[in-house]
Amino acid sequence: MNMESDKQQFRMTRQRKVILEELRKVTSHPTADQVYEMVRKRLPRISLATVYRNLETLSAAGEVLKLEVSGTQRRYDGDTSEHHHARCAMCGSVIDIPAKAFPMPKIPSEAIEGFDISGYRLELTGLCQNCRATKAV
Amino acid sequence: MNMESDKQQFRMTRQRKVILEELRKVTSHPTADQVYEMVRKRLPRISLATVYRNLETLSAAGEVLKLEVSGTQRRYDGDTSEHHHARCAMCGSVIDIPAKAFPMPKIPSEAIEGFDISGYRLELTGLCQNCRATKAV
DNA sequence: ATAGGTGCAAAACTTTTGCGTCAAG
DNA sequence: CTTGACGCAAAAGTTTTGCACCTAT
Repeated sequence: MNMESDKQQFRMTRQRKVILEELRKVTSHPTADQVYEMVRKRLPRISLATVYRNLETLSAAGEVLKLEVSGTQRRYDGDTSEHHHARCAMCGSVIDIPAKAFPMPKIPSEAIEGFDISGYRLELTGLCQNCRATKAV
Repeated sequence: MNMESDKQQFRMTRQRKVILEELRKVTSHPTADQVYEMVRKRLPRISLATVYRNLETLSAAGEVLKLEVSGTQRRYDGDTSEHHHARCAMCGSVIDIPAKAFPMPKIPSEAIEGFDISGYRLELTGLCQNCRATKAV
């Protein structure tokens, strides 16, 4: 009996491997489409559907994170360590904040109506350095 | 010169009013489509496009919140007071946590790379009471 | 052999836009 | 009269699915 069998099984195909590698390589929280473009440089014949399917598989396996951020387009994160996000209201970019900069808060249990908390993420909103510079435009 | 002119101007039309009222009425963080269904009971001829346009207008005016939560479908919140969200990983429902249960954290400035923080929101993940009960299924 | 993966194309779903008309100031 | 808003339909954008073929067990 294996405890911790959250992670589902899958074969590490060439496509899967490249997607994971590319996603681990960046800190930019790309959308599926952006991952597609990145991966396409190495596997020109890969299809967008495969990227979607594999991002799904990898996130189900806990290898990547599907971010619950952003408006219309989903973003993925190759860094599964605990961390938070700051999102720029202007350009939509997301930067990471290491979890140790900010430890798990204590939430009074009466505030959460029987909710069983498994994870937390702090979502900061504001303007990134770059957009702050060009704000005057 | 008026400081605090974030809020844009608009006419409070019948449609707008009903959308706002319905959104204020619930705590369920409905999607545009759900708002449409709610509003349609009172204004059967309203179009989905109008709902989208008005949710956009109202959120630009700060009357409602566009949530940065959830995967594919955007959710809206009629409660603009400071509060956090706990999202159920199973059913996707979102419950509110009053901000006073959890004050604004102090983030070390070196962790945020020149980011100018205007807002923060804590996003908890877990299982809601209801899904916890039916988890065994 | 078989189970899972892939590419392609089509479908489904969500959100936005163009346009002619309407309503309020 | 002018401006903003509406309804409708079409378009655009994002994600999922069906299917035939492939490829590692």
